[in-house]
Amino acid sequence: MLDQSSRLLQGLNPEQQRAVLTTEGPVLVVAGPGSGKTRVLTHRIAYLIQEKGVPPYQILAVTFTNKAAREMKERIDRLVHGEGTDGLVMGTFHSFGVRVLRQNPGLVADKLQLQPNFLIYDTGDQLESVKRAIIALNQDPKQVTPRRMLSRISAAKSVLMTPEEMLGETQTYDDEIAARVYKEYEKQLRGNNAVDFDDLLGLPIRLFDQAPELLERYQEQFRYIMVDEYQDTNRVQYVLISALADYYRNLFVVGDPDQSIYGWRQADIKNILDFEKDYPDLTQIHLEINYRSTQRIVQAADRLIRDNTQRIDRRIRTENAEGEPIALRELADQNHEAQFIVSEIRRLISTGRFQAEEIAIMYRTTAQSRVIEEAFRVTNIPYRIVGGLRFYERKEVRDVLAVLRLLHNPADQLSLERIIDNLPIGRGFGPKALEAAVTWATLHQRPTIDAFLAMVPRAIPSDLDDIEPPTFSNQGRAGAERIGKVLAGLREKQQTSTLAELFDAIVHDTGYRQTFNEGTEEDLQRWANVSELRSDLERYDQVDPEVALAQYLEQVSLIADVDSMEDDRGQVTLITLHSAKGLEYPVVFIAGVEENLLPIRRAIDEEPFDKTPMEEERRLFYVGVTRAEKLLYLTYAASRMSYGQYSQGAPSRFLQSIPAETVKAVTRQSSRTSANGRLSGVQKGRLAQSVSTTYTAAPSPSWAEAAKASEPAVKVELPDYQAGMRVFHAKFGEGTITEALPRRDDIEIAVSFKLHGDKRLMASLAKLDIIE
DNA sequence: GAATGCATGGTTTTT
DNA sequence: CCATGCATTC
Repeated sequence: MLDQSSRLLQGLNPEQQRAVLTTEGPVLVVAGPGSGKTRVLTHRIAYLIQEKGVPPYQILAVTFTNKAAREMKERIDRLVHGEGTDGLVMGTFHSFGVRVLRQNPGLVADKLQLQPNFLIYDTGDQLESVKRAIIALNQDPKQVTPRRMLSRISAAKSVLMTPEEMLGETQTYDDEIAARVYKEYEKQLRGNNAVDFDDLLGLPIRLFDQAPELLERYQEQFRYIMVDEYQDTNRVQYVLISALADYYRNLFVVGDPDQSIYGWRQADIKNILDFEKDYPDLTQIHLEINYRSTQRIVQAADRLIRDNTQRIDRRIRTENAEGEPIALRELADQNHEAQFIVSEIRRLISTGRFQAEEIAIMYRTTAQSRVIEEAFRVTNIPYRIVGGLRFYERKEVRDVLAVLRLLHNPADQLSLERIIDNLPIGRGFGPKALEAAVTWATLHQRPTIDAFLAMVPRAIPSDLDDIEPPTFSNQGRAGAERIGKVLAGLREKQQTSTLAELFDAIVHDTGYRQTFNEGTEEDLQRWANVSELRSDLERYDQVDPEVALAQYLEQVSLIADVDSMEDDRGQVTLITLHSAKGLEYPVVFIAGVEENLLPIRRAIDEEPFDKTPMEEERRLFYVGVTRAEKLLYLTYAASRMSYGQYSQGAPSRFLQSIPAETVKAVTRQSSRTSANGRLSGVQKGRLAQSVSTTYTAAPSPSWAEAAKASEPAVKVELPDYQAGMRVFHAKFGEGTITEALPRRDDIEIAVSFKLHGDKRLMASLAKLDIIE
């Protein structure tokens, strides 16, 4: 029954072929790491186009990053050679959401009250807006922190919950504050003609609700829909995609529950289970053969992940060579760790065995990259850092962007205030004067920018002519006139110049350029960053001036770090474990495989109440391990500087899962003296001498010791929990028990919480009250 | 209204 | 340790 003749099936195993050929109906592919899922996706799309004659515009493929989309498109182009992939819709959920909103400006204005020039607020803008919302509600941003509120708002949005619905479900005072902040935040966003990341998914759904004929149009267009990294989709994404697929039902999703690492962003593995429920007629395909890594790496990864309890029992295997043992290395502190990694890399490169671009260093927190970078700096090995302080989040870049954004969307008060606060033209124009401007704007129902524009003579008549300009104090008026004049000038320039010329005018007329004249190293770097913006903008000179700015700003909002990762030859990659998802390297170093780092401290703290975060940490480590093709190094430090203080570290509990026969461990035996197997305190300054190492064949017994220490010590009398009972948890609120498993001295309980989803808890620690 | 100095607390991870 | 935010001072 299989069409074996197709060139597109060559080199694929039977299961992969089945995934390519099952073009009709719902398909769920569970694909282990390195099992060739990208291959399947690209071949499948090529097959649809070439063999089945499907026009590319009828295909929608959603990927996790724009980079993945770009690469996949290139591969498909090569596969269909010349046939053309024009019209193929490929990108992230967010870019698809924007696309829908941008393609229907009339409906968006009519149904969502959003003007076509709306901006996409990034995390920084969001935090600022949330902070303002908190202040507007007379709350103290120090107690009600913007960060926490934003994450609650985002969580609500990712299950399509409106502020009103949230207000209706409040259980605590804090819930109520959160709901009210959410409402005020939304008001601000709409007032500034702006949307946030979550809106890019939620608003299209609301639009489809209010304009069903629009949804029908998309449903008819997208005859084949594919979703990659399905395990990391959240509720809104699922709703969006299943709405689109509802007509043809040709929905093909690929994912690996074991690689779900975005739970904190509301990604929900339940989407996989729901998929089976919503499409009972689905075809399920399992890809379990790993083509990427050596046997030792695959074996270690398999054992590692099997210690998670919240998972479907699966196994990954490989027919690859056994390979070299995984190198496990204990170092005295983070500097030694970095030194070791860098000198090991130097060795790998100088022996000619590997090229720099075949090597990656991965870590849990971005902060870890700094020490490693320092170690690289004194070598001549080229490196690049993915993530960390993002380019577009640098203050000097945002300052200039604020002007561009304001010019594009005059309603954006946030950018206007940013300009006044940070650029020289705003000097002398303080809170008092701003208040006068805002009051005037509110009174006349105009954007605040008009308060400034009203202060300067106009060449062409405008509706501002009929309005009395705002009144300021003497100093305020001087400031307002200055600001108004510059902004009016830039607006004119915007009509007649290229973006690069507009950039020049901005940095000159606002006086921003002059602020970099100190000549310090730092100033030079900051100005270099600003200048990089200019070369960015130059690339838009060919674009239709009408839309160039809009396109540019959108690109800035949706770009991710990995997206701008160029395939530069000859550089070692430094990357977070999260960003490394989907990538692969011949040589991988994972640094900081320690308690409190991997797993992160927070997951350890939460573990007694909720094992979910800990299991996600383990998956994250699993993702890292499975990025490696040939060589894998795991390092940890006996002592690590954090918050300006050295503290003792312990090897990660996850290392206990890794079978001894796959590992060659190098421990600092000389520093392990205490009886309980913990690392002895190593004094600062004497570290260098203590690195004398001993080779041992097996992991140190200290790990087993450490594990024992985490057993609960106190015996507690427990209520008789049964499935079906309604319970209350201090943090998660109300829920229903779905499962109660007797454990030694305890009961493991699965609860489906109304607001926080499914959790597995230990009864002795969770303090669940039964609701009668 | 701006510059300086002190206190505070924060690091998970990102479209 | 660092960055940020606030208070004090001019």
